[in-house]
Amino acid sequence: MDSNSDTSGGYQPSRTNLPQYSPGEIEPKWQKYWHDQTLYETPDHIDGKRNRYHVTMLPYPSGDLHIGHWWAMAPSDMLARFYRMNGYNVLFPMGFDAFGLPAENAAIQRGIHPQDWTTANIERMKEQLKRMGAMFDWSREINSSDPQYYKWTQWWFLQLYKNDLAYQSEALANWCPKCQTTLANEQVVGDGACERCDSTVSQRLMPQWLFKITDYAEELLDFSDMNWPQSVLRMQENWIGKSEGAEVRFELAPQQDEMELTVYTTRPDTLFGVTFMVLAPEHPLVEKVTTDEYRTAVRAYQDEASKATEIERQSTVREKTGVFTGAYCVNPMNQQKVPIWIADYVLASYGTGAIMAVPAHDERDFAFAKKYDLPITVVIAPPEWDQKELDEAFVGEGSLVNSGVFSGTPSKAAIGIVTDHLGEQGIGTKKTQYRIRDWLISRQRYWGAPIPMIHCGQCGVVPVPESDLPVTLPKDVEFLPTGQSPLGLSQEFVNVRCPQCGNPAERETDTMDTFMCSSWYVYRYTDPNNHEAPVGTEANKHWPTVDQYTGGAEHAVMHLLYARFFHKFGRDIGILSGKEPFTNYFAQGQVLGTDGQRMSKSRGNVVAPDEIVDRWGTDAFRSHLAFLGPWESGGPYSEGIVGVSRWLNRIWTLGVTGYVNNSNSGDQEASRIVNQTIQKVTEDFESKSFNTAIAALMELTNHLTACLDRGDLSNDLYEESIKTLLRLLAPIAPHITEELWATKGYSTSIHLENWPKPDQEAMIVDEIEIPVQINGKVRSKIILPTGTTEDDALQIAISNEQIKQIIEDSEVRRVIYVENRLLNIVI
RNA sequence: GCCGAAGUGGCGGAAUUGGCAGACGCAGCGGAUUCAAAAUCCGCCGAGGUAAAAUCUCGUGUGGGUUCGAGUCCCACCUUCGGUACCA
Repeated sequence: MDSNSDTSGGYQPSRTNLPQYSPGEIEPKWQKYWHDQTLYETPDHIDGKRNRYHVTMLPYPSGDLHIGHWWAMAPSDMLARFYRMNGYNVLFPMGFDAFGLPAENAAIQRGIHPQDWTTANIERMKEQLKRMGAMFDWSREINSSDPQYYKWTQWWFLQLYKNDLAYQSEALANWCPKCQTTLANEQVVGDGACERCDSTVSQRLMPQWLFKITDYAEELLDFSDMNWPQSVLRMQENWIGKSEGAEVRFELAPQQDEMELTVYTTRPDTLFGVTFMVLAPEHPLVEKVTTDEYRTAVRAYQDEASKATEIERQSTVREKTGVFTGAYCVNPMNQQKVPIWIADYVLASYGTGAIMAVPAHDERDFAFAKKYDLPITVVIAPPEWDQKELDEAFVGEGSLVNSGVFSGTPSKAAIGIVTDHLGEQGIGTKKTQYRIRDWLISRQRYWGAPIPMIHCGQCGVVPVPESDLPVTLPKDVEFLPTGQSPLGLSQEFVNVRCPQCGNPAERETDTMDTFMCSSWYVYRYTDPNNHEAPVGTEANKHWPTVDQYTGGAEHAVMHLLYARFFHKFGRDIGILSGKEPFTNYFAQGQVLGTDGQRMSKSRGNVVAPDEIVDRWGTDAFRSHLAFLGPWESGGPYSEGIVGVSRWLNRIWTLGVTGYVNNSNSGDQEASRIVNQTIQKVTEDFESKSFNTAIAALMELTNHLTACLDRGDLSNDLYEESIKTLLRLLAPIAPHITEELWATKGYSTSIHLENWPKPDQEAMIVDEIEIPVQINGKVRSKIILPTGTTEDDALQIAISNEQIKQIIEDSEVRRVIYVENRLLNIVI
């Protein structure tokens, strides 16, 4: 077979006329060809094609592409390629989230500047990424540490500031002692650990910049039109933590001017059961209400509490402690005088930092009341309550008792009724509370985008004019982490004229959280060279939203929430369109070591992708990853790459071996299998079930291999079948398919081909074997023409020897027949 | 504690959503080829039972239930993995 006959149609590397499949030779060759042909550069618009925007989360340039990157990116690439072959103009870009601590840490260890380290890493990782053979459009690459990029990150900051969504506040902030910087709440994970280095986070009081993400809390809870994993939506919902309740004001006793105690409660129905009040130790009112008699004890307790770590304070197993302040207030419902305590189980940062304690109906208050011998008044009757003391708090629903005019009301209804009453009496209001806090973005580190603000002795805090952006990160700075912002050490950087009054002023020296960079990068890809705006209106019109976003769920309440916030803000200031940044988001699982443990150098279970590519080739590695199991589950990496490697070799054999036709007897069956495979693989791509798509392709390969041996297909059908197999495989293994496609005589890339469409006619079978069950157990099998009626099927079944024997004289009581599926006879 | 996901051969995993459990592959075993090995190809491969077999029995974490029929649906429980945790 001379397949080099058709080489017309321009530049094309000659096919490697190898008898053996040699990925090491063909893969670099085609990668170069694709690059030279700019095959993967995506224009904003192609006539007759719809745009589709796919993004996989951009990597941090650590300098080494690990298996997790492959696991995340290779299937994303398969998906993008699939949609491209299905007639879409698919944009699938790549970039680097290049600011961040590892660059500084590495720089400190090795004496290289973070910028040089980052640049070198990006170079190296790009080479590694290119070996993946993905359809990344490198012409749109972004690097968040590039001044032309972070200029716009700073621009976003200024817009947020202008719209009163960025503010500076001196409050307790999460402090990581190892990273020597503050962190956002979202970056404190598990038992109060730093998301990045796992160190125990403490609290520090310092001036910090925050974004009012809380203004968008309600809208961020609207998940409609978002096709995201339920688990991630639940995490965001829990993180935002909306609760409905009431704020209630308690007068002090004796009454004091302009002083009252406001609490937040979700259970206004239990107001009559309040027997004491609890303030957080840090509550500002503590100083004012504490009586002289109790001052020493209160001070001591406050000291103790401030020393305890956040983890200690938040431990639910820890016994509750607190002290009495000597003060009282009045329950506005029944005028009862109730003591005011302080206790560290009440958090200063949630609600009003003060609670009304209803020990009968709250577990925490109950434990506290028991310990300090405070009264417990039942106001919601538990079912079959015997009027006796409770052994534990009753938190369920019931009827109100001991509640004045409200007694007898069901508790659920009482929540609304009592809240209305509070409003009428002017002692309280309905209140919605959120758990989410504002996003703290200041970082006391070097390698980040400088916050574009200026502190002027006369004008106060002044934003850098947009025309002065970017505020460039000085290169020559001592960046050893000291807890002080390194930028403060550079006089050249710090000293500036106030843009308003022109007097000497100082620049803000903190840098921005790197999550800011990644909150808007998907828009920059769509317009990477725009010098007037982060993204132009025209570009945004073409690519308004990411149609398919993929990446790890570990970013559920960090990146994925911040990006939604940015999008909604961008929409509100009119530069973005669409409701959500990522309409479809898919979270792949995590690959583990072969031992089922997280991969880590210390465990010695790290799998190095480069070595696998060297030995088996990119196509085999991509196929193996896709074949391992469901993408969303992840799981242990298996060594069995030899399986898919053998398979690709069989496909190679199919592609390069001359076919000798003996008969056409296998045509009908082969045609059916080919078309069924098209259907199956198409469905599997749509549902991202790459593992089963590969299984189907393997079955087709096995069948065609048998046909090649037997020679029982017509020449045309054999050739068509191979070409179909190649196109179905192209998104998974782009190189071998490209090579074999060229072997078939094509001078244009297989990746420009259309996805095969199944021929429904060819899939029709005339006969089908179905199981015959007696009382639900398979006893025999019969072959029926497709579409056989129940009566005919039953006739055939009972004339079957096996079935006849079992039924004998028994009465057939019922027949269940599922056409083309099964026959069940109940006797 | 609460929320979520999942438990299927020696292993990774399939199962058209209530219809032949174990597709596809790894490992293993047997054979062909080879001086030999690698590679390749063919066959077997849940457990029990049997000389061997069958259209026999059992079998999808455990125990119940619904159904002609359950890996799939319902109830209770066990285990594992994620998330979250005094949020009033």
